[in-house]
Amino acid sequence: MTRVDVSHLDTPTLPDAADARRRRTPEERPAQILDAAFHEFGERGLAGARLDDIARRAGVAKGTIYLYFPNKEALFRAMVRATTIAAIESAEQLVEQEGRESAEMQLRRLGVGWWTFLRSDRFQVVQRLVLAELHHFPDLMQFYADEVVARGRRLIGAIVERGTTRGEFRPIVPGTAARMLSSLTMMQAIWCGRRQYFSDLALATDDEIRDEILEFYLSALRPNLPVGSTTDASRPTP
Amino acid sequence: MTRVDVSHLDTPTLPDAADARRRRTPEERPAQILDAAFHEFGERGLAGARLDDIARRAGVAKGTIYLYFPNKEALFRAMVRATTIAAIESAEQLVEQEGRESAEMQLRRLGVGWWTFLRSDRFQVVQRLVLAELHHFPDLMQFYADEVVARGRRLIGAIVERGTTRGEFRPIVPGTAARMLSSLTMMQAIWCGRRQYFSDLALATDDEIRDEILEFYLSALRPNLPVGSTTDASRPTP
DNA sequence: AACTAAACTGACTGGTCAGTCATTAAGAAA
DNA sequence: TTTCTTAATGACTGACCAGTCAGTTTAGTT
Repeated sequence: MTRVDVSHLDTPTLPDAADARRRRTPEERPAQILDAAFHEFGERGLAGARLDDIARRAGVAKGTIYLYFPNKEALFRAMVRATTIAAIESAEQLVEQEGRESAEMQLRRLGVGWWTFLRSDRFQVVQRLVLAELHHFPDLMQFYADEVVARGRRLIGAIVERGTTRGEFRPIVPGTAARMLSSLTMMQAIWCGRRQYFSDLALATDDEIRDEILEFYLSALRPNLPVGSTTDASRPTP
Repeated sequence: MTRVDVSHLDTPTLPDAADARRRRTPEERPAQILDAAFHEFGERGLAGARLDDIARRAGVAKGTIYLYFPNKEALFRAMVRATTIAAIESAEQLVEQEGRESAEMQLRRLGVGWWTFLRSDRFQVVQRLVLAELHHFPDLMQFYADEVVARGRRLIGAIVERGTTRGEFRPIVPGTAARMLSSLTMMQAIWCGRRQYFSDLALATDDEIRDEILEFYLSALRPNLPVGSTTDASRPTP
């Protein structure tokens, strides 16, 4: 059975320039299919989604899917990887840091970008799939843990460490501090995606919740005895 | 078609004393079936679980399930409600509060019980189902939001408020403070359930992580200027 | 012991859906 | 124009599984 190479599909948004194979329509069937898969799997889960629906959404016959992916599970896996990678890339653009700022300022900037990422459709779907289905796909789970959770924590941890050495923040294990911020933001981002069910969240805007989290977090990091601190005047009143 | 009343199944652990109907084996078929359903749905999700497997696990023929539940979806719904209720009840026993303690002490005690609850199998499964499947069951989602999330937050909020008026804690909106603690604990409890994938969590014990969270949280609540505070000597060194 | 009512069983059915493959269509090359 | 290669199609198949129901078992009643 002849079947095209699919190993490059991890980043389906990049058209495969080296491949001069002929194709009838647009140019990137795999990306079309993965996008449709994203929506259907995201809505119904692995077992619940139907390949007929994915095909229809992609504007393609069911058989075409099997030219690019050996089976449903492989399509699911490719979709998770592709979506995760796309999400990371979009996140990276959002968290660009300025060179010489206070750690607090860096944290605020990171917080804003990270929050925007967490509230994006892409992340919300990935998150749901991770918690719901990646049980059965340890390699994908590890991939997500390394590339999303651990990566995010490294960014935060580095800033916290710098803040500690600068005397802005109290002494704290950077990894722990990072875990605290990521759990605060991730969980509340998930809840915000289910706003309707939580009366208190329904009233607040996304940005207000994000700022509440940041202020709360910073108040836990600031030294309890603000004697010789450097950038202490910037603290807002709660 | 005659079919027994199922409306009382929300709390399947309580045998129905009023009902003197004859049954062959133990006495509580519904609870058997719901327990099997908990395991199968918890592992595979609504679409992925098979009624044959649930029946086999319950030690019952498939037809028997249909004597107690009209269809698969109804069984799923009953299972979610029953599990949630059972989880709440077990949680309530864990968070009994002493009358006259400092707010900090109350918070620590609540934190220990709440954490034990969050790390239980029951909660972990409910949590997964909520995030994965309750999309399609708004009423169950609301039930969970009210009875688990909001209820937990009310408990926390009341303690925080007392701590603020006693001068132990800095001024903070109780609802917000409660949301912070519940997001910290819930997210990290979920991660602990996936220990293997997170190198930093793999090293620590459950209790250590719980204590890290509590210390971090308390440090965010304590007044920044510890002038006339009452119970300040108890703060441990990080 | 005979009867009855209700609990229980599991083979069966019909619909659904992942995966297949013979056929068609679209270029490219000659 | 004809030929050749390969992308694409969608009707088809076979496995699977939710839901059914005619028959069986149990236990209470007379």
